[in-house]
Formats: sequence, structure tokens, C-alpha cells
Amino acid sequence: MADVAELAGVSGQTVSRVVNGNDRVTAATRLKVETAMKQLGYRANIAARALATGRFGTIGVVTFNLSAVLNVRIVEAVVTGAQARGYSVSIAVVDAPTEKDVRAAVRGLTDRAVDGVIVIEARVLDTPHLQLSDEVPLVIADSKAAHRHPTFGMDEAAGARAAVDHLLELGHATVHHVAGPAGSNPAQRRRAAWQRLLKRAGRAIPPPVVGDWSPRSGYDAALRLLADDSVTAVFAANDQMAVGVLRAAAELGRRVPDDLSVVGFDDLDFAPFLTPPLTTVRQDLAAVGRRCLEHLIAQIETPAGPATAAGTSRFVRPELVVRASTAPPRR
Amino acid sequence: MADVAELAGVSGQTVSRVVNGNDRVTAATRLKVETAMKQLGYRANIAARALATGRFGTIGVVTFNLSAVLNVRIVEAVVTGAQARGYSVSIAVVDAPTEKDVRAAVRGLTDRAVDGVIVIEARVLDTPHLQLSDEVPLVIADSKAAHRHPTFGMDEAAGARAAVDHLLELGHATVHHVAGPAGSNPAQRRRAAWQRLLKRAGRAIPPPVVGDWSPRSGYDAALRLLADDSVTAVFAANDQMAVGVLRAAAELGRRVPDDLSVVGFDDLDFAPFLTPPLTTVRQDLAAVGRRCLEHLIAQIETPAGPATAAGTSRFVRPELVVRASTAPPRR
DNA sequence: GATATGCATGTTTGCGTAAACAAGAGGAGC
DNA sequence: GCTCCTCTTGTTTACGCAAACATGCATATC
Repeated sequence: MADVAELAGVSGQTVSRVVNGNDRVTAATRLKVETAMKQLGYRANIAARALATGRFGTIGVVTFNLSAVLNVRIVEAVVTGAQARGYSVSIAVVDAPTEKDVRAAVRGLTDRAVDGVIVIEARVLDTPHLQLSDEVPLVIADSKAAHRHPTFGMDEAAGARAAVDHLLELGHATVHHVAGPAGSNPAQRRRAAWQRLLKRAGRAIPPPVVGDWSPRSGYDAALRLLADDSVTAVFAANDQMAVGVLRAAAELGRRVPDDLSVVGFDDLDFAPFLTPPLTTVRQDLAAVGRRCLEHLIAQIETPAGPATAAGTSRFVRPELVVRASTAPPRR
Repeated sequence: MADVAELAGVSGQTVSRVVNGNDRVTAATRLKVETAMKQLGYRANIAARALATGRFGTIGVVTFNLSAVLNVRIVEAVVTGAQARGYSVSIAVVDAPTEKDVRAAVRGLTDRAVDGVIVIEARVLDTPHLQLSDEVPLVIADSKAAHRHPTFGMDEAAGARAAVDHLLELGHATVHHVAGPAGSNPAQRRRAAWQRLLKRAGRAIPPPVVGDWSPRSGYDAALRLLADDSVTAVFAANDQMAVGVLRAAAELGRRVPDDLSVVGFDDLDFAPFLTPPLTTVRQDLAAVGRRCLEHLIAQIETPAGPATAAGTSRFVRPELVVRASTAPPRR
């Protein structure tokens, strides 16, 4: 910076002003400084700026298991949005979704250099008022709002309701469920909504089979489920497991949708091209990511800002997409 | 830091020594400092450290399209490995894979604070000796080595060869190809290898149909391809497109594998559970990510280090997984 | 024409840390 | 018993930038 200042014949402070948007600098001096910067290939040292300002221009994202499509979509939306707003994004992946690990990851991130943190799927059950960090604004992307931090997510119950209602309206006596893992909030909420709906409709509530989101677990679950001939409708907690269910049905000679109706959740890009095309619940996860980001940046840039973003709807409603894997029961 | 030093009755420099691993500090003073740190909740300011050392403890990753499963797997491996080595990871997503955009992203990252950069799939064709940055070590994850930076990737040709050989050995007269997008190196290399193999085997080389990796594009491509009754074998450049091919075959009444053999590429988790289970080429992308990271960190930590990692194999060999979507032709 | 006002620019200072150098204490070797 | 060396600890300084304050000049106001 000193070199630039000297070459341009101004003070370092003026260079700083030119670099940091338009304070009040004459067009002439601005030009001088800019040409000097270009000539010297000057690039600001972000560490020094951070040290001087106390801000980093970076937000952190904590997630489990990047390879879960669900999480990646949110991360992508956050990264894209953050770039557009001039922030960069640091990512931390946590192995186990325990409170300890998450907190450690958040600390790792704040130890590093972030102005705010987004935690995807806090997953820490039995922690009514989780306080992950008080050093830095923190937003949670999850479908459960029982945290002390602003939370945005999907309306899982609405999604599950759409799926179950659809199957009941088709005339199925009840709906079986292949649930997601016990530690996952979305899984718990989908399962709870499914159960609540059956109860309200006065239907039998068969024990759910628990999977781990993977196609294999869906396959295994369906193998068990379909041992019972009376099963006519299965609601899988995600599309991947639904793939496994379809496979198991094919192997057992149960035709979908004639003998068995299947509904997934997520509407992954392959869902329309399965055999048969999968009826599923579409989630706009990018919207969740964007909302988290907006809220976080608002908190960062106006620290006294909107404490909880009252007024903005916090849970995005998913939408049922009916394809060819569901039909009325044949008997 | 000053507070800690005062409380512990030592100098700031001694605190610094305790914080940064074991220089040479008496066990007694170390203990004093550590208790003082704990008591005051001291946490080092990373911006100040970066300013003083010129190092950031962060590596940057540039990628297109995080939602491509392929890329995510690499990113995940990089993030996990980086964490284990004490680095954090910043991610930049580039819209268009042009040289200009990539270079801008790399600059954006280095403008920020990274000690090194990994670019996933450089994709800049017609740039024989791409020089993305000379300010910072840079490693490319791609299947084409014509860059001026160290490159690690898959042996795409070997993968394609395994797929095509498998189909030819089954007795198919030739193999049709649903290719990936023109701008993608892996797509180009898979396509080139497919073509080369058919030529070497003296088979007809049907014009490939180009998709964009999505299931939909695979579906569209297969619809066109299967208009020709003589098509008995299709090699899709990835599993997603293979899903579309399977769907198109089902709609057109072509049974797989009896009437039509299909091979994919990637071995995504749902591949074994498609109808029929998909024969495909398994790629260990995590290994690619790990190698990139190792090489990058080596360059960062020993700047004069291994200029091109001579000796380590740079391209991971994929492996054919035969399932039920391939069989000898019936006629 | 003198004073007030506003705006562009310069000067000083501090952000929190680690590197380089300096100093002191203790022990080994002769 | 003296010198020399080694090991621990302290002191000084620089990293590159922006905030706060200071200056000086030009214009407006009466």
C-alpha cells in the first residue's frame, strides 16, 4: 500500500479510501491511485484489513455429511448467495451430530475467521435451548425451531401430510413408513406427522421401519415390510430409500403402482425417470439456504438488527409431485 | 494475549510460544500460561497471526456446480482431510467454466486468504498450458493433465475401456454412447476412449448423443437412440443419464438387459437398486480429493517441495462393477 | 473582506500476533 | 574457579491496513 501511495503521490490513507468503495476522493486522485494500483499489481492484504476492522468477510457453514444431497443443496445456495454479497464461505464437516462435536466445529470456525455461522441440521435432540455460540451471529437450517438461534427450514409436517393424504385419498387402508435415522430432525418430524395423520384418520398405525437415508436401507426395509401381503402403500422418508423400495418390490414381484404405491421425499433429479416415475414431495432447499444467508448477513451488518426476523415465514412449504408410482389399491 | 501474559506473570512472547506448539518452554511456565488462558477464555486472533506469519491456515476450493455428485465427493474428501491437517476450507462456485471466470474465482480466493487452491475440473479446453495463478500453490482435480499445475484425476480412458470391452465381450456388434457435455474434460475423454476402442476393434462408430449429465438428458438421448431397432448396447457417460436411458427403454418396451444392455459411470449409491441394477464404472473420487490435498499441503509447507510429485501415480483407476443391466444380445 | 462551512487529504495510532534479537540463569568442561 | 555454552525467557519491532483525528484549502455567507 505504501508503494502505491508513493507512486500516486498521495498518502496511504487515500489509497485505503480508494480501495474501500467511494468515500470522498476526487476523481483525479482516484484515477491516479487506481493506475498506480494497476501498475504495481496491488492487492489488499485481507489479514491486515481483518485485523484493523475486526471483520473477515467470511461466513462459516457447519454440516454433517456433505454428500447428503439435501445438505449440498443448501450449501450451494449459501455459497452462491454469499459470493454475490461479497462474502466467502468456509465449510466445516462434522462427523457425529452430537452437541459437543457441533460446538467444537463452530468454535473451530470462529477461532478461524468468520463473521457468522450457519449450522445445517443441528440434529442435537434433547437439547431444548441449544446455545452454540454467543460470539458471532448464528443461524440454523433445520426443521425444528427449538433452538436459541434463528432457524429456517422446511415444513416437514406439511410435506408428510401431503404424501399421506394423497395415499389415503387414493383409498389405501393405511400407509407404511420407511423412516430416516433416529438422530435426524427431518426424519423425526416426517415420521411424527405421518403417525399423527393416520391416527387422526382413524387408521391402523403400523410400526415404521427405520433406515439411514441410503438406497440400501430402503431396500432392506422394504424387504421386511413387503413380507406382509397386505401392505399396499409405502411412504419413504426420502427418494433414495424410495429407490430401494422400488427395487425390493420388483424383486418380490409386486408391481408398482398396481400392487403397491410408493411415495418419496425430496424430488431428486432422477425421480421422474425411475421405473415407475416416482411420486414424491419436492423441497426447495435452495430457498432455505438463501433465507438463512439473508438473515445471517442482516445480523452481521446491523448487529442490533432483527432479533428473530419476525414476520418472515420461517418454514418453506414443500409440494407434492404426483407421478406414476401411486394408484388406488387393487383389492 | 497481553492479559494472559500478565495473569501468568510472563511475557506475551512466552504465551505465543505456548500457543504455537512446543517451542522450548518449561513445563511449569507452560502450565501457568495454560491455566491463565483457560481462566480468561483466551483464543488466538487468527487475523493477527496471519498478518504476522503471512500464512492463513486455509485452502480454497474452486468448483462448478456443487450439486454434481462428482464434485461434491471430491470437496468432501478435501474438507475432511483439510480439517484433519488443521486447515480450513473456503469454497468458491463458478458459474461458467471459462478461463476468465475460473481465474477470477481463483483471484477472489487468493484476495481473500488462502495458502493454496484446488480447482476441480478446470474444464478450460483449448488452453494448452493454463496458468491460473502464480501467487499461491495450485492443484487441479481433473482428468486431463495439460495444465501448468499438478493435476490429479481419474483414468477416464481406463473406465471407458472397461465399459466398452465388457459390452463387446458380451457379443454386441457395437456400442452406442450417451456423452457428457462438450465442455467437460471427463466427458471428452470418456467419449474419445469409447471411439478409439470401437475403432481398434473394427466396429461401426455410431454418432454419440450428447447430454448434460442430467437424467432428463439421458432420457431424451435414449429416445432418439432407440428409435433405431438395431441398438443393443448403450454406454452412458454417467449414472444419472443411465437412469434416463433405463426409463426410455422401459417406455419403448425394450427390456433391459434382454433387448438392451446399459452401462453407466460413477456407481452412485442408487445404482445397485435401479431396475435392473446398473452395471457401471466405480470411481474413487475421495481418493482424488485426498491426493490433491496431500500434494497441495506438501507444496504449502515446503515451498521448494516436490515440483510435480514425480513418482506418485496421478490418475486413479476406476473399476467396472457388473450388475444386471448388461447381457449378451439376443439376436 | 472577514468569518464560517464543507470537503479532500494527510498524520498518528492501534489492531494482536510472531520473528528477530537480547539477556539472564544454570550447568558442563577444563 | 573460571569460561563457555545451552536453554529459557524477555524486549523490540514489523506485519498492512483502517479509524480517529488533524490540517489546509476553497467556497459560501454576511
